[in-house]
Amino acid sequence: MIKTLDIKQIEKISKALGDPYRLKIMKIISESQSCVQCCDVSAEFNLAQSTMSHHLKQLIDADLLIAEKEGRNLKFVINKEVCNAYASYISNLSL
Amino acid sequence: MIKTLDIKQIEKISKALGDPYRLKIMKIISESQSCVQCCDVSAEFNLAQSTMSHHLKQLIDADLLIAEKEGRNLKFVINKEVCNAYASYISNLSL
DNA sequence: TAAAAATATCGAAATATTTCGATATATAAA
DNA sequence: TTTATATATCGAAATATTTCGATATTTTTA
Repeated sequence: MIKTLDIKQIEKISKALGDPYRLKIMKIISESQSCVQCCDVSAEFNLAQSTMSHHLKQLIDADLLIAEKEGRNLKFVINKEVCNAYASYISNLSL
Repeated sequence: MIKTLDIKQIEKISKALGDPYRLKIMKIISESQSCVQCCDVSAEFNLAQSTMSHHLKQLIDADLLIAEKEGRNLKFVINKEVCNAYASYISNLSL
């Protein structure tokens, strides 16, 4: 059963995905086998640490990423349920 | 065979979908049986005509809508191929 | 306990988006 | 051919987002 997202959630997710850095972050995390750490993601970009933190926060707030604090590190995985619910909403637009 | 979108397209589509009016426009058009006219869409919103025109343009530029000029009217349909390609990109993030 | 490392928060500057009213253009109707 | 209708474009104001450096917080290591 696919989770149902309300329109505000859809908007928030779309906004979160509407940025090249955040799309790249999603890609990096989705392509990694296991959890990815915040500092590993940051290393891929030429952005201030505070900027990265801000981008990651938006993806987390949109529920696209699940973050888990592990000591002083932060680890991420893709929120599959939400990604699929969002994808499902979009493809239902074309029924 | 599902169309493949590049990352710039994905970004543009996400941006286009990251607005409550534009999401509602997509919904209205997707729920109508046939083509929808620009002025019919506009009538649903309390926005200036130029603003509606701007929102519609973004959806068209992102290839989410296909517009066809019919006399002085403009008619829309959902671009199913692009919607599905976008949805497919998103769900592939969670493989 | 002090220093280092990872992340978050704050405030400000730069940039982008949204919205409007005014006006332009193109087509249809009188 | 004049007038009305539908849509597009322009320029400006209001608002939101992005980015940074500085600093705070939390946890680990020396």
